Amino acid sequence: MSDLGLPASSPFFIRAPSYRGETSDSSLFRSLRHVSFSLPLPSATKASLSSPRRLSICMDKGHLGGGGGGGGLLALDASPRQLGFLNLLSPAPFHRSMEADDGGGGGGGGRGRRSIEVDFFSDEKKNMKKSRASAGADAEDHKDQASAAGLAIKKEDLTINLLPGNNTRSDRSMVVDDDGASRADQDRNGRNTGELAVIQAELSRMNEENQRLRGMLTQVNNSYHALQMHLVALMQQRTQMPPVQPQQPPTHEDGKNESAIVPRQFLGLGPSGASADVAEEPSNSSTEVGSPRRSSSNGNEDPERGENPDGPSTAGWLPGRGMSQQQQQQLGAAAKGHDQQAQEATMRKARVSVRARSEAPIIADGCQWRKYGQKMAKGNPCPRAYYRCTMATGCPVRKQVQRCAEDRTILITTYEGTHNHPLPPAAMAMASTTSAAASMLLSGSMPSADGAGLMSSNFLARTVLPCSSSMATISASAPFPTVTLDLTHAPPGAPNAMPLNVARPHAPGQFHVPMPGGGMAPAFAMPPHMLYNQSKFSGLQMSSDSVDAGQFAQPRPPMGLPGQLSDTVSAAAAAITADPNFTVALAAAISSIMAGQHAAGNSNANNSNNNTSNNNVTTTSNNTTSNNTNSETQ
DNA sequence: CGACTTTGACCCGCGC
DNA sequence: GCGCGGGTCAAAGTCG
Repeated sequence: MSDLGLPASSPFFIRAPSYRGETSDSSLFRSLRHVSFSLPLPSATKASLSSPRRLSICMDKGHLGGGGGGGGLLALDASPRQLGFLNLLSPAPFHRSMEADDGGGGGGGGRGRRSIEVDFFSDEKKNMKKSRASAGADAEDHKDQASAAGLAIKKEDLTINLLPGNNTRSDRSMVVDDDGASRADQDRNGRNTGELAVIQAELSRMNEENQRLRGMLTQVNNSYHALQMHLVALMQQRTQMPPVQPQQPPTHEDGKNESAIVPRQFLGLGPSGASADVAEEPSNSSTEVGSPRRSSSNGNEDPERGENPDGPSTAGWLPGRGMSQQQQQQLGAAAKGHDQQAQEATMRKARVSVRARSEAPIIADGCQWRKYGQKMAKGNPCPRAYYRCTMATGCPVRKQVQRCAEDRTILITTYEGTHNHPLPPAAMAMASTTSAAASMLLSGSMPSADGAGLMSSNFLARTVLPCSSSMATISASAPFPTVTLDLTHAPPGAPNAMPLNVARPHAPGQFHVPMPGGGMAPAFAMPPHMLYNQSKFSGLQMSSDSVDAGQFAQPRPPMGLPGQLSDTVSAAAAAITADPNFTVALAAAISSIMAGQHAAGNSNANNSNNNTSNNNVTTTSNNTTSNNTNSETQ
């Protein structure tokens, strides 16, 4: 007798024993008939079960006995519905079954159901013994137990349904005649006691397997919670960084219309703390992440930098050229350790790169940029252009634009730094997305002495990008940890790559991509699978052939990890991609882009110049200038 | 006239 | 130490 303690919902899964050597699954069901359940179902459920429904047993054909593995998983469903058992995403059967859905209630309710895996065998063995001892009363016993549990299931409704599949001939629905089957089973038991011993052994083995799976489940849960806590800690660490206090009052030259601008958004990459404008408000995302900003040769490019020559500890500047090695060492000694410093330095170097197909020279990201240089990069016939954000004086954000050498239609835009000024919604879209991407990168790229950072980098690379692994490459030669948002690869289901709408002199202000459905979707509202990680700390190569495409549900585990952890990775992938922070960032990007598009549609016709935002906004004096080829004004 | 782009020169880190 | 390459500066030119 198995008191399962099931909640008030219908389906539960039963691990059935595997029957190696059995040529037919019918014996499995014969043995199943000896299983009886005591279900403490609420009255409502009892009532529903008392109604003439069919008690369906659905079998995961992938786990049917004889498959050379563990026992099969059976789904017992007291509803006329077919279980969606095979359609669940999680790759692990035990994980599927633990995906409880609280939405449902009562039998037959379509809203949801709780799927609970039942450790079936310990009690089943008892039942088997009992049934053997009193085979003649088997049917009655079965009925009595079901009745005692409130399962007043009519005998003629006790139907066993198998999911359609390619299993043996018994893998189909059949109606069990309790009495007749019991007699036949009694005869069989009398003849084949040896077979029963084998079955008992199998049951015992499966019991052990259940115990092991439970242990694994516990481990998975623990790992997940540990990861979650780690992410939370990282987020808090960044957000709780004391805001930098500049030595001079902040400038407000671009603040005249701040009320019309959405809250400040950051790329989350730059040393925003170095800017005086940051003091306008406590930066909620002023991170230690950023660029390896060099000190200008003349030092007047960003005047605020000179005000804090030893800014590293406060302004987040990377101790670089402007600081001698000795000074750096002193700083490192003053700090808690080289690890921390190296970690921070690495984080400051984080970049976010966007790959998009574009015939236009640059993509429209909502910000206004000024070109300040161009170089011929080695290994690429296309020149690399350097842009600086001009939406606010002293904004440290820069970007590099270069066409891909292999595919000239691909435009690679690399962002670096943190905006120190309010951003229009259109720019916020990119900022939010890149910030989320950078956060993911930084969460996984922080090295640690125990190598956890190395692992987590790959871990995140796969969890964040579970189904883009085919385009995931980790470039150990990358000068900086870089998250690449690849818009050139079509997402699963999309027929073509997503072309990125670009800023064109005649039609600026759009930042969206056409979708197959005919609607327009934000270009940067890409799912997380479009990221790929180039963290140099990832170390492990994630070559395109090492991973499978389109395995959102089953990302491979990081290399070097036991295969058992694939489920852990999968669970974490789902958890992280469902992380509110990430989704909120993407949602912000989507909403802002959509808003921008709406305004763009109204303004593009008669306004091919000007504002970085299509909605309203507020521009600094810089924004009112011409919109040349490189000016991404919208 | 102001802001922008262009482009050669310069600075600096890094590898040899 | 030297050369290479990435990144930046700034003068000159362009444009509205």
